[in-house]
Amino acid sequence: MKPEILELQSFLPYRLYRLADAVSREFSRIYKDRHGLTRPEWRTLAGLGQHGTMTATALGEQSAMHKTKVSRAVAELERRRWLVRTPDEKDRRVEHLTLTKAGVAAYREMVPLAKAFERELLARLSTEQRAAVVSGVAALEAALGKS
Amino acid sequence: MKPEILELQSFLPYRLYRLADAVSREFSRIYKDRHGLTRPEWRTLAGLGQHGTMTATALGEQSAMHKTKVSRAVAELERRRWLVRTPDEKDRRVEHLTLTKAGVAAYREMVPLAKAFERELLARLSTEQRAAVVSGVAALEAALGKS
DNA sequence: CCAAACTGGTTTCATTTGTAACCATTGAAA
DNA sequence: TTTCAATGGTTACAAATGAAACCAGTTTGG
Repeated sequence: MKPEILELQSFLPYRLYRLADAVSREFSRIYKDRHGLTRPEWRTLAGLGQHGTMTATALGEQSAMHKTKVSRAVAELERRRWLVRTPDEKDRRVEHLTLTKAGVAAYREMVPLAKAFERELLARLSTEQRAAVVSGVAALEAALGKS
Repeated sequence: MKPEILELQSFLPYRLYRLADAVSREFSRIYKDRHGLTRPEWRTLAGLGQHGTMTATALGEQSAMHKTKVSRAVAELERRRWLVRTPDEKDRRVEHLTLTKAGVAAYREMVPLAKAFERELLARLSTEQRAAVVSGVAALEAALGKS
């Protein structure tokens, strides 16, 4: 019987992780260098920038973060005065989070950088490759969603 | 002037990370539940299982881990007596790492589980989707490699 | 030779993370 | 109502991580 071997280089979970890690690491330089943000903080900023006001729970769902990450990221952005909390009228457990002027300014500054990053990444690919990436990612998302 | 907005859901770095995180998290249950391994430990096991003897540096390159991660993973696997170190004859800084019987046994046990996991993941996709995933991942790897 | 500069690998320290316990509030059930 | 389960969010603690300092050993250049 032949001893079964696993080619790590071809193993999808490994490749995917490695890829995401590399991309994410490179992208993180943008928000880390510029503002010293962590990834959860960046995502919080992005979520609020995109949606306006949100609750912490909604933020967690929207950006796939555990509630403790959200909690800490929100605390930090609040400390920076990039967002404010307003208690919900009906349910006093809930807080609505909104970016301040400074928060919006930071968001507005980040968006073009983020878009440029993505554009440059995709620019390294041919049209067919880009199509493969997009549909491959979508397919996996769908497959995982209904797992 | 329209305020630029970034759709996090469509932003490639985010999607990629989210995807890899989900897959990796699910897969980690296999080695975590079964043997209480961390990801670096699993990768070390996988690397040595695949290549036989390796140095720590080689392991780091092969499996994309920082040297401190490798160092700690190796220390733990050594503690479990899953691997042994043999000093290099010529260069006394270098150690060659090899799985013990117990290490190999664990590796042999994990390989089919890993393969099954990957197979089942891909089985949720259509043939075209699978092709897109494979070529998309490869394209991104190539694009990042030559960056 | 001998002092730098370099490399393989480990350790230290500060930061980040995950899990679980927790507090306050709300909703549902008795 | 009173009680009990559930929910929004925070906190405490342990484990995982990354950066930089570190300790051999090795190589290179003078």
